[in-house]
Amino acid sequence: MSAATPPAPRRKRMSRAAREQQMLDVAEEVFGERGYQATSMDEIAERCGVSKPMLYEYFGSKDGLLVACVSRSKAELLDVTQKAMAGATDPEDILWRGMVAYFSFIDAHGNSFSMLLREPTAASPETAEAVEATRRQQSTLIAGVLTTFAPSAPADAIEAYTQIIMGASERMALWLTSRPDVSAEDAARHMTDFCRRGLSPYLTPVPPPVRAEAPPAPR
Amino acid sequence: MSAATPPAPRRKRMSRAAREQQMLDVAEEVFGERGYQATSMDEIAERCGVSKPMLYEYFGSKDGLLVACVSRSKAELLDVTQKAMAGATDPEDILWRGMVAYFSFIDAHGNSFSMLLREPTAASPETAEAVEATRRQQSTLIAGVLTTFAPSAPADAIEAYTQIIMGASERMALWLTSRPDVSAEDAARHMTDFCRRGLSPYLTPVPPPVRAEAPPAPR
DNA sequence: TCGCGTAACCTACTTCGAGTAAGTTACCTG
DNA sequence: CAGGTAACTTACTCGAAGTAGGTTACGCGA
Repeated sequence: MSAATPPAPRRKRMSRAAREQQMLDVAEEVFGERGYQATSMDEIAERCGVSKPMLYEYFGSKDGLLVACVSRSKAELLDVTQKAMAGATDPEDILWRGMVAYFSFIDAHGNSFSMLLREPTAASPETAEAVEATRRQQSTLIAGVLTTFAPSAPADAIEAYTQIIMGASERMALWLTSRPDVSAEDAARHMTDFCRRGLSPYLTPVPPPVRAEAPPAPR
Repeated sequence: MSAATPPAPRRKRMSRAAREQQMLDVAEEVFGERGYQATSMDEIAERCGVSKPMLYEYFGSKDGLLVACVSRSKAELLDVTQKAMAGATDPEDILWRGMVAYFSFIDAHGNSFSMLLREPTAASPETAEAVEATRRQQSTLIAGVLTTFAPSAPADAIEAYTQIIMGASERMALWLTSRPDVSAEDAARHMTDFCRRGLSPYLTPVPPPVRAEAPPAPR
């Protein structure tokens, strides 16, 4: 009767919260490896050591699972960038800190996150909309920063620049993951340089802080 | 029900080339309406007045059809922007013309194109790669322009700024389609303003050339 | 005008994965 | 230790991707 160890190592039961987190971890990994389309719910379930209906019990659908993954990652990303910017006071510093935090996060998460950056659109329109909503949080953050530091800019310019910065950041993130020789700081520096100048006419004439040197000023 | 047309309107046979174009037209439309995932090959086939195996005969797979759609649109877009920039001589003008052409194209194509902008990642990694390849053409164009007008910029900056401009453009395009009150020129103006300043330290201090009009402007 | 080759086209299937119904087991608590 | 419930399973349905193999219309030379 007592087999040594059953071929299927006995999986413990887990609390709902714990299982959900594990499922999100696994899903993020598998989506990252295979892409959304090519990933089957059966595979995720198997890697969790659980059967498919559990996934549906907790996330409702494949799209739901994807949205949950993206939401979690985006929330984490938002949190990290927000915290990073908290200490800064002048526009340039805030830009720099935010960018470094953003690209470091991406860099650390390998391509699983960059996959999530692109996959969202894979699913139904409602799913895409749900993902856009999380993106909107990020853009709200950026727009807030812009409004604070560039109060003279007209509303439509603020909005447009917010979009520009978001799009540029996402593409830079993708570029970063495809270029192992480029560091997160490199990416952040390019973004900061470009954006600072782009925004220059609107930035509040910052009282010259004790700048040891102008590091990014080439030429 | 229209009395004029018989319930089963006799469909003419068409040459392969003609049918392919029609299929691409229909596919672009349906993908634009429903999104990639929610579109079935049967529906596309039906709207073409043809049965499903024909689609597979000509495009191999659903992914293949999507790639063909995107490739065609991107090629058209590339062509339009390239032609628009041909007449310009100084950086600012080239930027402006390129942007106006780009956003006008998007604007004119409604959301069918903006869908294509986001859908590509929907499918398998190879499909995403194929789409990235068409994107690379566009980035090659931009990088070429940057190299010409900002020869003093280091190679990595050129590459980074290319990504920034592409990402920013795509996101602006998406924003544009969601904001009916914003015109293509508005979008182009914001992009041009931002990018000109962003690139300013590298732009050749070109003395305004007394170029009257662009002679080779092909229209 | 009539064969006749080929390219356009179709019907009828297989396959595979998303999503579900209904039942079973292990844990916690009184 | 009963028994309630939350975690979990097996065994299905259903729909859409993709395919095998046959059928029909058109061009073209005799």
